[in-house]
Amino acid sequence: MGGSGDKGVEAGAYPARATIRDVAARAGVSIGTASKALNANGRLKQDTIDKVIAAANDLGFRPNAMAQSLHRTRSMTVGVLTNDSFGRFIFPILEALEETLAEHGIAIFMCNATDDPQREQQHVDQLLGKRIDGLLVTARRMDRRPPIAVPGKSMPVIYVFSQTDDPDALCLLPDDRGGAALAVDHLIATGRRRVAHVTGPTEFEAVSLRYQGYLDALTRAGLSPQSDYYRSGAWSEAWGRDAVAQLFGGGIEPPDALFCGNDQIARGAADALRERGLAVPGDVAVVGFDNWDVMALAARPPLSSVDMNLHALGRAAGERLIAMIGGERLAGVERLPCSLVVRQSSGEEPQSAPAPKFQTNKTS
Amino acid sequence: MGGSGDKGVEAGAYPARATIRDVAARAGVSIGTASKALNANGRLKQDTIDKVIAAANDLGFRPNAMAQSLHRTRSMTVGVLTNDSFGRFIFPILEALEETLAEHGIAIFMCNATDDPQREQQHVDQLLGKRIDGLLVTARRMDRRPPIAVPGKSMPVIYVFSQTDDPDALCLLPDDRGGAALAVDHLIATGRRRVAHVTGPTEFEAVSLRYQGYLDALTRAGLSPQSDYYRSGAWSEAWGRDAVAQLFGGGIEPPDALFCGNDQIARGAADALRERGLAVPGDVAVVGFDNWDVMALAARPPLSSVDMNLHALGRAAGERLIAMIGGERLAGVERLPCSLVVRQSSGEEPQSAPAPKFQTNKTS
DNA sequence: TTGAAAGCGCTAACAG
DNA sequence: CTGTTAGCGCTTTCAA
Repeated sequence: MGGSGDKGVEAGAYPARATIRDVAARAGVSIGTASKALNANGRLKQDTIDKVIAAANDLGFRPNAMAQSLHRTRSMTVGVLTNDSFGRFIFPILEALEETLAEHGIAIFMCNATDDPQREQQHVDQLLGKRIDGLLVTARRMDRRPPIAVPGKSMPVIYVFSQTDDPDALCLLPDDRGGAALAVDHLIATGRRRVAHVTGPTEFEAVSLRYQGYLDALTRAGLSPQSDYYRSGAWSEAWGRDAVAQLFGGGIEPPDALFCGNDQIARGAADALRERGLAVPGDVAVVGFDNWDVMALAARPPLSSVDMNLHALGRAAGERLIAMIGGERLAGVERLPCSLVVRQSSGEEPQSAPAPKFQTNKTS
Repeated sequence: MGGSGDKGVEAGAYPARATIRDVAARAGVSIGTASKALNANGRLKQDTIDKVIAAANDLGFRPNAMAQSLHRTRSMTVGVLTNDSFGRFIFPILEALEETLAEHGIAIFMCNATDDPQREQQHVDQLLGKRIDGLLVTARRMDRRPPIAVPGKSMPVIYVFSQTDDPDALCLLPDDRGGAALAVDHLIATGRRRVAHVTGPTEFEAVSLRYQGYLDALTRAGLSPQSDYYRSGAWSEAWGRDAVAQLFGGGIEPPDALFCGNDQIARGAADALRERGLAVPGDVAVVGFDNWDVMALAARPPLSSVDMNLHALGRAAGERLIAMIGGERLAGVERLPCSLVVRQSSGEEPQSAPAPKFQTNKTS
């Protein structure tokens, strides 16, 4: 039971595969001819082409992508650097990104730096060694991160669900402000007048953006914001319950609607309201943010919520990256629209299909 | 603005980087010497080494990994093929896997096939073209999947959190049965005698394994299982609430403990018990499965739960894969131990630190 | 229509 | 101690 050291038994060789030389030999043609036949290049006799293809199939030939890349100076790979420990927001983004890039034959090197700058640098080094054609950086969203150091400035870098100060970089983000406004517009449109906003820690940029959106909608409706109705706390259900205690415990006029900074807060709030004997949405309407099914659907009643359309964000990131690899120069901050999914907590009829609305809002 | 097609502007070249030729030229030595200096190979005059390294730094030289691999016939990459849409169970596994492999300088190609066999095959083809040194397959756990078709049989393949019938393959799974027994042992040890098991759909192998573990523990304690106490339904909070209605609605002697198949069921159950005026854990103890913080910690009271140690599973997968790449032959089904995290729902003092226990249980 | 050869960037064996 | 060279597997001129 030897160690699994670097010099293992017959260690090292990746499964030996047929080379184009083998194919050529078996087909009885030259190596150049074989290449042409396989790449449908140049003019070859149909007979030769068939012969070569047959030989290739026989041998299970698959061209060595590294050798191809070496020649083409195009690796057909990109790096994805994540810092959110692959968190739940990142997943749908990655999924869509992978899907998009795969359609173009581009593979993804996945790296996780867990917020350790040194590991991050190591990963970037590795990726540069692999000659990735582009890099996508993703992170927890609290703060702007320092730009990745890529020498030469020629490699496309996109920050998605993450932001940096580098003016040359492209940052892709959900339109938090617009999404929040969408939610509050909806509450107002369904007759609510005293809308409170219960949200997360103020250090998050998303918190202030969503608050802005909340204010936007109130202003638009001619309602004056009331400072008692803005409550910042943790991103948790417990905070949602506490906030309800604060807002409905007397001392201030109770709101008739709650727009919450995320679904956990909204769920906690909905629970607390029910336990106080207040009906949702009868007495108080509740809207959350994230549209996280596990929370939004399990809540009683199911929560209306703002969806950040992370899948679309991931797809957009893939498309932008491909464009940049193709030579386009893109930079700045691009915010993609959120949508509102209406469920019972804000007055939808039970059992009816959700009717998402969209707001298109681009900032650069 | 033109399409982002394959023939973009100056498309294609990955950021041109200094080659070892450039380094050699700048250092005024031959290309072979430069290579030796950089790889600390052979015997060189210290002066030359310094000169070369300085030149390399000046030029920001980073060896082209594809060229190296081409020569070494070892790509230092592995593929990860997932089918669970990157689901929440897969994340911690991937994280640990990535960490483990990165320590060995191995990079990961991430692919998602979303249960489409055709896309899966495409991805495998791509990966074979990239000459990956190994492959890791992950999936939703309901059923055994058909083995991946890798020609030649020489490439290491590991199925993690996923199982296949191929007797030559290595499958890594959590020890569901042992984990369940751990939970029920704990309930019995803390004085419970009427332990019910509320779990998910019977099609899941995990459901029957956890049921086995439940029976194991009862038997060990000399308690006879009662068929009324076994309830299978959906993996949801709603089912947890329903099950409580069934178990405590009269007609059968109510249990004094609930071992639930996952944390969502457990949370629903805890909610329903509270709403019935039953104290948790005073009247009924509750233990969940998965130790999913979002559920377990947000529940009232916080849930005791079985942790599948997915991080350890991922790390094990990485280590096994490295061993196999090194030439070791591993096969069979390996089940890694779960652990129990005790919180208030099963009688832990409030605010005290959780005391995980471990069971080591390997099956092949 | 096909074959031969150069070269992508690197390493290692062999000369000098 | 250092330089030269063959070759990893492939594509692509350039000849034949």
